Amino acid sequence: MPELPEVETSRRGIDPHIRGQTIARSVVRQSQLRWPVSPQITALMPGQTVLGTQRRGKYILIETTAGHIIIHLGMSGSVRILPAGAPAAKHDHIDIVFTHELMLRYTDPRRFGCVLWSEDAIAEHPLLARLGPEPLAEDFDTSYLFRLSRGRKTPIKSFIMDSHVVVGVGNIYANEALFMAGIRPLVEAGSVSRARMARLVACIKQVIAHAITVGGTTLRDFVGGDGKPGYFQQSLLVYGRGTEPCKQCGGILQEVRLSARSTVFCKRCQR
DNA sequence: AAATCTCCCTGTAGGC
DNA sequence: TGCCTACAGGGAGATT
Repeated sequence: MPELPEVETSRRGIDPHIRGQTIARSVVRQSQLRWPVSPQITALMPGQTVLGTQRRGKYILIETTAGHIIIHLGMSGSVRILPAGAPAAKHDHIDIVFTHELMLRYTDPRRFGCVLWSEDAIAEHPLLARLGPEPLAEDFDTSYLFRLSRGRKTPIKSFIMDSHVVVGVGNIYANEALFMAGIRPLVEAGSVSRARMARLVACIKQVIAHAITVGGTTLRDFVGGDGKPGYFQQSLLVYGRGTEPCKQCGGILQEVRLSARSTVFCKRCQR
C-alpha cells in the first residue's frame, strides 16, 4: 500500500515526463473511485499544459494551466508513464494522454483512491486545508507534537496516524517508528513525556526519510516499468512480524488490533 | 472537541 | 480443484 515515501517516489517518477507537456485528451474507463472522478478530468484537459507536480501528505498534485489535478493512491493505486496507446488492463481506470505520445496512467484495483479537479487555491481545498504538517518539515517538531498531545486520551499510534496531526504516517511507519522510539502503541498520547516525544519525532523523520531514499531506487524507471514498490518488505522491524522474535531482544512480538489496524510491538523494548 | 464507528473495494489467504 | 468467507487497509464523514 502506498505510504508517503511511495507517493513521493511516484511523484518524482512522473514529474520529469509530464512537466511542460501539453495534454491531448484523457480517458476515464471507471469513474467510481473513492469519490466520482471529477468530470473536468475529461472535459477540461485537452490543451492544458502541466506546469509541475507537488505532494501534500499522500496527495499528488499536478498543476496545470487551468487548475490542479488531485490524485490519491488509496491503498492499491499507482501512476505510471507509458507510451500513448498502451493496451489497458482490468484496473487501468484513467489515462491522461500527452501530445508527445506518452501518457500518465492511473491504476487502482481496490478503488480507494481518487482523481479530482480543483480550480481554486489548492491549499484551501477541503481535502488539504486542515492537514497537519509534513513529517520531514521543520514545523513538525517536539514542541508541536508535545503541545498538541496534551490532554489527548487516544493511543499514541492513532494520534500520529491522524492526518490532522501529521500527514503521511501510515500503519506501517507508525508501527516502525513506535518500535524505534521504544513507545508502546497503546499508551495515551497525553501521557508521553516530552523527552519520549522528542525520540518519536526523530524516529518518524528517520524512518520516512530512509524509506524515500530506498523507494527512489526501486521505482527508478517508470517508463515501461511495473511501478510496483517492493522495498518495504526487507527492512521492517515489527510490521507484519507478529509472533516472530523481536530483532532487538529476541522476545516474541505481540500483535493486537487498534482501530481495525494491525499493531505489532515488543512488550519488553516498548514501554 | 474528541473518540469511535462505518464504509468504500477487491485480491489474497485460509478453511472445507 | 474450487468455492466461500474473512480480512486488510487510507481516511473522510457520520455518530456518539
